Amino acid sequence: MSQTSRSTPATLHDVAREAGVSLATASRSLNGSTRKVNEAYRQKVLEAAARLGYTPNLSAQAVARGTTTTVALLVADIADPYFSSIAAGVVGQADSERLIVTMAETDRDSARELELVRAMRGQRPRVMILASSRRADDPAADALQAELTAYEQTGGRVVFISSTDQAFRTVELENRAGARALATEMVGLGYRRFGALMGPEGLRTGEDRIAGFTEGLVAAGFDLPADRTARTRFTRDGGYEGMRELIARGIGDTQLVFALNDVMAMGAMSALRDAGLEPGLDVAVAGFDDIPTVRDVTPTLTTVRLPLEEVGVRALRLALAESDADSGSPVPTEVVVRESTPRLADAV
Amino acid sequence: MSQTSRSTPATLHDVAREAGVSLATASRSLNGSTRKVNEAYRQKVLEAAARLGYTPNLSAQAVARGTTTTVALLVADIADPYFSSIAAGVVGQADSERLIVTMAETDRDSARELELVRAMRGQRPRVMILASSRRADDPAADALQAELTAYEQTGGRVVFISSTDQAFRTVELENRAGARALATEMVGLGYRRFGALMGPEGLRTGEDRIAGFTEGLVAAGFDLPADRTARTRFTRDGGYEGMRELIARGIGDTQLVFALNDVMAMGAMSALRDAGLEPGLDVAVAGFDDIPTVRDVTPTLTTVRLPLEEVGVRALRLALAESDADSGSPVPTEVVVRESTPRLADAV
DNA sequence: CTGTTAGCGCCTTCAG
DNA sequence: CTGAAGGCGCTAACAG
Repeated sequence: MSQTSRSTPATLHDVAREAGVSLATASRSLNGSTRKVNEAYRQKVLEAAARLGYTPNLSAQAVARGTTTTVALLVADIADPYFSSIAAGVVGQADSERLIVTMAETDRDSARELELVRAMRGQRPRVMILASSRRADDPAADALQAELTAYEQTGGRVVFISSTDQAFRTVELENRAGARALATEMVGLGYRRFGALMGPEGLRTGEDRIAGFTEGLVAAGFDLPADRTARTRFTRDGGYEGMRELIARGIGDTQLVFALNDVMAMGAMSALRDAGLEPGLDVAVAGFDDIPTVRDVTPTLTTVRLPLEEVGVRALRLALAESDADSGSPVPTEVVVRESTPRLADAV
Repeated sequence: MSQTSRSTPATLHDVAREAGVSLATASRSLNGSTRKVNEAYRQKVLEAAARLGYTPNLSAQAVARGTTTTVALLVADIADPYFSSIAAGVVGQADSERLIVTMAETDRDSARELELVRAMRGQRPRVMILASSRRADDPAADALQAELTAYEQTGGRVVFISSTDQAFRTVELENRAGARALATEMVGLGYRRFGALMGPEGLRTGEDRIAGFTEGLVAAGFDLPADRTARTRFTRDGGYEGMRELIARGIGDTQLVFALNDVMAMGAMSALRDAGLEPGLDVAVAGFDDIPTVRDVTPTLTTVRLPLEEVGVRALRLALAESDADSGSPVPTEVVVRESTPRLADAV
């Protein structure tokens, strides 16, 4: 608003002049790592800098040093609690490592993701974290792989979240094992006839979870009939529509519907209710992720807990770690049984 | 993972050599705005760049051009749907303006916010968007103001979200008017005895909403008695605890509790339920923001709708606009009545 | 310990 | 239209 005349930010040069020392001394006092500078000079420089409101130009530092302090984060959908929680973890950890994070959104479009990776490469980030969705049949996969390999060869570090079988460091999420455990637990509660809300074909995370869930059922002697499943988007509305579809097709005697993530499960519960069915009572519902809000819906949602923020923290740590092997223990996963899947004697 | 020898990213110099042209020509072909370069040369350069996997070094460009393509975004809490929705808007808009966004989290701590602003200044961002919380009695306010003014004087543009009375561009949210309208509407539904979950003392957004709500009640001849209110944090758990406190103090014949945001309202509803009370039936609840999940809780939550993503979009647009006056129309706000506040005859 | 001097990678006048 | 050269803000040898 203020219409004061516009100037340029103070440069190190200005500070040096103001303090009556050389550029080098100013640089050393302000940003030099091993301080070997007369305390008196140092003070003068610090004061001059304060007086001038000097802030080192990070771009210039990056050019001169040949290295940045940036971490690039790619997510599918920022507003989705799954990704925003991971992002919170990354940003928090970055902060304590004095790193800056830049963020972009892929919308689960792998062509777009590839573009973004290329673009972000321009920032010469120290680290690139890909929390976007992997897919099995990705046509852009090779190009992405090439791009990322080139990036790593120039000193960058890439970390994937959730996906496997990539030639890069990965924070593995136990999508499959978690879903299998969930299935086992549900069978234990007395459920026998299952349905599921699946994601778009080929999207890894979703396929893994469904596969794990199926595995668990099969191990117990049950199955997941195709006519009790529906494919939709990964979103709340996807879940809503998917459930509507199941209902429209005749949900029949399905006892429990597994939605491959909590947001979908929540949409699904609303769809049930809107159709006059009581989630948990008429049809049980289970999700995956354990996002914060699932404790506040009615009935509270049974799900598989994933420590999302910690996943973000780990991703950055893993990226910064010296050795590849340092993936550490797998991210702990835990089935959390809540009201949406009562013991079968109680309901359903 | 790959143990290939590590090299450096291709530079413009490399591209020029590979293409057999001068640095200048390469620069002009690749990034020059007004392209006045022989098409044949241009092709050669483009090919060379592709062959080398060249990506312009943004830091170097920034230093040379004296301007970046960065927008810095400060939020209080990334994982909170309110902020993540705004962030999604900012990131989306930034993307279509070919800008990069860097993000940091203040935790609603104004000292921290000041630090972050200083730090972000080092990036020389074109724009700085502050969606963090303002407070009335902020001891760091002057310092922040000074820092931001200095930033604007060196060509930066700052935009606040939600707060007023700042000497900077602002995307005004009608916190007060929205809450007032909500109060009026609630009175219209037959409610007479109100309580509220307030935020930490001094936090602008919260105070404005409570003030507006009170205003609306008073205008209708009612009030918000202090003993029916509790102060807590802005979070879901804050809402839960606040409601617990109200209940512990004896919620008495309170008919409706206004929580100053949806996350708190959702926590509050859970607290009611955990205490054996039925939200909407025993005690009505209303929130503010209209975050996505409020449609999926039971009862669905009455609230004041704020187009959060659009707020983010507007913030960036406003920052980029030539003229100050271009704040455009105020962000539309709208009371959305849902099941958590049934017409009084129906319940309560 | 301090100052001088090359760069870092890129852009942009300025002559040709 | 092209190339040579200087400069952006900063760092990092290198001498002193």
